[in-house]
Amino acid sequence: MATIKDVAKLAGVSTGTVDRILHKRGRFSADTAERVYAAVKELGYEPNLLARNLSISQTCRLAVLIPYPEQDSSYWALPKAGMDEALAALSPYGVSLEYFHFDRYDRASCREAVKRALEFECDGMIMSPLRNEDFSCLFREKQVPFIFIDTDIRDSDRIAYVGQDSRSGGVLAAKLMNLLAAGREDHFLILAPETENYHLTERIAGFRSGVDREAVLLTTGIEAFHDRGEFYASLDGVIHEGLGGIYVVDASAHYVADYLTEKDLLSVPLIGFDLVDENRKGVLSGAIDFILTQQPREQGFQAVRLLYRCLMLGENNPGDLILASQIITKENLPD
Amino acid sequence: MATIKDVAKLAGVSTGTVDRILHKRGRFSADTAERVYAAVKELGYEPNLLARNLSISQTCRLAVLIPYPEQDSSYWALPKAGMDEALAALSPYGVSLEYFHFDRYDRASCREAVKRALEFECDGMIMSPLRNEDFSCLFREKQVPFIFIDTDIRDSDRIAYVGQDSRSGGVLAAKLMNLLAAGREDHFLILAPETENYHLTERIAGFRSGVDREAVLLTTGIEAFHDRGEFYASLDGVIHEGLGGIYVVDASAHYVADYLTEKDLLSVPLIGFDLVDENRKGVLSGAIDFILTQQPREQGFQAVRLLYRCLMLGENNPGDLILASQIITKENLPD
DNA sequence: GATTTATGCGTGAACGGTAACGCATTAAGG
DNA sequence: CCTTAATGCGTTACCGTTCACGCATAAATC
Repeated sequence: MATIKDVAKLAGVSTGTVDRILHKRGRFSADTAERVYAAVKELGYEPNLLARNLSISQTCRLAVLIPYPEQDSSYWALPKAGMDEALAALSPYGVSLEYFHFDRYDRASCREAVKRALEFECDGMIMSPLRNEDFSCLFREKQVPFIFIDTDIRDSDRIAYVGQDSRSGGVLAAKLMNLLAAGREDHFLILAPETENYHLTERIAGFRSGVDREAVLLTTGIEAFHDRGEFYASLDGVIHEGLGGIYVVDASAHYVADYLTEKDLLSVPLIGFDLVDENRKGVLSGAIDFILTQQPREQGFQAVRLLYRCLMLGENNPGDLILASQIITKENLPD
Repeated sequence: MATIKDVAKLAGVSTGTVDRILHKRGRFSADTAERVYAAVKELGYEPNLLARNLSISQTCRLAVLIPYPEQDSSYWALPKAGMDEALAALSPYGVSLEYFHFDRYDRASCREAVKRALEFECDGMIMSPLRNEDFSCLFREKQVPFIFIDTDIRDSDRIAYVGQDSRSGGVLAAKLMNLLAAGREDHFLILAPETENYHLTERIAGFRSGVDREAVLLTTGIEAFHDRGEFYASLDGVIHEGLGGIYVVDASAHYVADYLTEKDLLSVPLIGFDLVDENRKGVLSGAIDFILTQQPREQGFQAVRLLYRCLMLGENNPGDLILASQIITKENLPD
């Protein structure tokens, strides 16, 4: 491996000059630059990243702006786990993460988190811009590279988006539902929370495009009720033994699983999203037939790696990363 | 972050002494050692890996011993791709891979590859010990740490195994097959190559334990025939319109997919393993309903990472890594 | 008591790259 | 012609660890 000294010797200059030329800083003449570039090319010189990072004592402070891990049935613990895993791998190389959590359903909390993130000095940022209106100031004012995770905003100058293909998730759910419901007569039921959300809309649209029968939408998530009993009551009218199947577009399939268990309706097919702990139990018990995941853990993992590569290794056009849907069922439930 | 200098200062010695004590080399007294350990503990000192690796110019040469990428319908290209990806991430830190490929169905080729690997100087080794008898000499003689991928041998002193849970893969296939065959009358057909193999046996056993009807085993892979026509002829007797479904336990489902396409039998359910290119085409065309994968790419990726962590970062009991089965179908086919 | 051997520890030069600093040389300005 | 500024480049001190070398001091030997 050629070092900067080899380049310097071949170009007939000192290492300092090579360094300045390669970083286009300070002063140098055009023809020495040319000699240096020629030497770099001839020797195939690649800077040693160990030495570089050691020398500049570069630390890569990343700010992460996502909801509280407990929110959405602890969904947000999953990308966080992935980020922590990536951190473990990269911390020897000076990467550190600082989390700024917020309550995604509370405007004040969002603004507060954004405010703190704005004040935090960092080299890069990973966030879920769940509320465009609250976050946009951040990625306009803050002069650091950032990438979006889970939710995208196209017309921002994010350097990348790591997320899911929610429509194909819906189509996949439809395929599985068709299979599960073979021999069942009645229509399908789609359960969705009231909150407007791109992914949920897409999951519904995808499902509708793929099913072999009518699908009735009920937009009342459990959050709309004070207690579980009230929620159960609302289901009484729409869920019955002959139903083709139930499709829950967010992470709250486990509530429905509990309902089906209590009412002895386990034969009704149930498909949900996101492998949070409660859903895992539902899958194990057999109340949930399939859980689709969009690899949130992997999203977190890749987001950190991507940003690290851009900041520390100088990669510049990473491209978006759309992770495929995964099918989880009792037989392939990971530990 | 505390450095070795801080430790030295607090312990009242020089950095050289700290270094010798922490590495238990050279000469030092018991009580200075104690002071140094106390200082390390108090400051929470962790050696800077950048500096360490730079200083010792450590390179981590890994030897990889797997079949030719093209074998088994190009199955082996998948773990290789994962390893190459991990390499890309780790090459800045001095990791290099050297592949030793062999023809897994040819004894001479195996021995030849093992011989070359034995001669190769490396710091660690990743291999698929597909033929215990040919490989055992290697992991007895060679004095480097090694990990097994894809296939395990328990009573070897491998530092880890990265692989699949093939039985649960079979059980999962059974579940999907039951769903696909709802409403179909006839029995299932299991297609397996003649070669004896732990994973294949397990996949069959798992499938048998999960299906809701009889499953007939036909042990003649396409390798047993001179040409495709001959293979097709052998299928003519056993595949027919009313068949419950076909389960191919290795990567050659695409051959069956071609057969079903040609004979206009696309309604017969077909499940296979491994997302090799040809199977991908079969899924896209609709001839293959489900492909199960055991994440071979991920296996390769993780194997390299694991070995790197053990060798360079001094992790010592990594534990085995059993990757879950994944379900691939037309709707979630990754790009 | 002088000489040898053993023991504990400090020193300093790497590893490869970075970046502040400052010395020559040349060009511009009076 | 002298001063001043601008330009190009070399020097040097790091970053945190490793490790060979060698200097003290103490212990063992005669």
